[in-house]
Amino acid sequence: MNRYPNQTRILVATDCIIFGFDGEELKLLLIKRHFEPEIGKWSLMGGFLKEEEDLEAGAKRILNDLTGLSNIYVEQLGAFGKVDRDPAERTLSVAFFALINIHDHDQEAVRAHNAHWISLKNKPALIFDHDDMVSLALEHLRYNAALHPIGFELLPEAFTIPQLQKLYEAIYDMQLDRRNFSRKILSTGLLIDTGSKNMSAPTKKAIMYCLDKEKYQRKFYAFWNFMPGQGK
Amino acid sequence: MNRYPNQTRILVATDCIIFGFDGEELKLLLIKRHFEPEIGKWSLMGGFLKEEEDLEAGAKRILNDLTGLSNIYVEQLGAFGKVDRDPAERTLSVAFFALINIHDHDQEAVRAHNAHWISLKNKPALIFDHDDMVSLALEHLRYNAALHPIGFELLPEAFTIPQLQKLYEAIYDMQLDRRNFSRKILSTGLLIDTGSKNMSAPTKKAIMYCLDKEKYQRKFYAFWNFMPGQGK
DNA sequence: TCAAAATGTGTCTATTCCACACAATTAAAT
DNA sequence: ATTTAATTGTGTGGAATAGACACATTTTGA
Repeated sequence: MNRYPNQTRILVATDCIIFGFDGEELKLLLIKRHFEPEIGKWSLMGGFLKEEEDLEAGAKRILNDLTGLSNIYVEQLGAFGKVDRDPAERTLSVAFFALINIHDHDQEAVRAHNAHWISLKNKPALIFDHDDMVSLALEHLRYNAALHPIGFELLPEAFTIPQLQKLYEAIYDMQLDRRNFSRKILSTGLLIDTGSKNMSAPTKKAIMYCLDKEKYQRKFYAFWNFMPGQGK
Repeated sequence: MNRYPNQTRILVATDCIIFGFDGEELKLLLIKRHFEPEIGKWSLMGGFLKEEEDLEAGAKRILNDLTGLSNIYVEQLGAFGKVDRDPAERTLSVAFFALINIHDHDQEAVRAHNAHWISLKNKPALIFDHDDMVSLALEHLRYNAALHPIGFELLPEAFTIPQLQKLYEAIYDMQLDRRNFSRKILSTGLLIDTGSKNMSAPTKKAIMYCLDKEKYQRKFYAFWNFMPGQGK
């Protein structure tokens, strides 16, 4: 029952752009390849899609292989389909964008894959079109972190406002006014005071908050001000 | 030189979600299939990717086939890769989002493909996962039309503010205050007065504007107000 | 007990949002 | 010619928000 006999079939892979945040800098989880092809060079974590595997399932399998985590925040970034993007054989790659808490993964699995957390500012050149994928992912992160709760996926469940501010400053590579940032964030009503404080701080202990995810979903379009009565 | 001997190769297709605007309603260009499989049912325009064809080039070829147009606004929407999305054989489809001026296409080519402009509100059920593609495309349109110049792709080069307002009202399915809309649009500085007026109107002739595309690019992030000093 | 570092909250001004009103233009009807 | 109906362009004022900036509080260590 092959209705499409004369068409070309090609390899389909997925590659994952994995962001983390160490409290100071935005980092990428990259592989120093100790296998062919392109052995010795840096690349994103990736793999081929299996015969009976959905696309998203393939991405989650690859992320689980590398990090040991199964509840990672993943979004599809898009398909990369240039004819010669892989010199060995035509391969269409669907890139996935993942955000993880950098302190919360299987270090042993990461070592086994020869993977390393590399600061975005020190990113080496990557194989194939992986540099393009990273550029697009960063753009996507900057574009969406201001509008949607995705930035919070890079932080622990509970966090302080100064930590959140440092994350935003890292994502957008710019300094923010502490007082205006705090007021603006709190005025959204999206943060819930957990009642505890950040005891690991050397000076004044900051209040720890968590995200009101349900409320964030309801406010999905609140940013957009062409339509009256939609905000806040 | 086949380095990936044991991997599955699958069919790759592209499907196009084509929006148009007739001055009143948002419409989709859909195919009533007069070919197998799923003959007689409605679907998006699509086709298989050729052996030596880039992904975006495949989408543009398919769009050109249907409309005769070659300078269409096209964006990749994403890959759809569920195992059983095509019951005949596994096919990964990359969906493309296209906006065209509804009065500006090759009517003969459209007829030859048995394609029809259907109002979004009367959209029939489509084959495979094409309904999901349309839903995602509409969400994408609503999400982006407020932030980027893509809405203008649905209008003629020159347009009036009331026409633009009707477009926004159709996209978001809501009524807008004429005076606030006009002031807000003009305050962006993105519209250029062409000097002429809409002579086909029955009453007062509205001023015709065109979009300052270069300025829009510079203001790409102007919508976003978490970072100070970025707006306007 | 004081200094240093970090956090929480407040104030003022300029700008923007938005509900709402009025004047001007055009063609058709009288 | 005048009126009428439909449509377009512009204005106003109060409420909310953005953004520059100041001060008080908490905590540790000298």
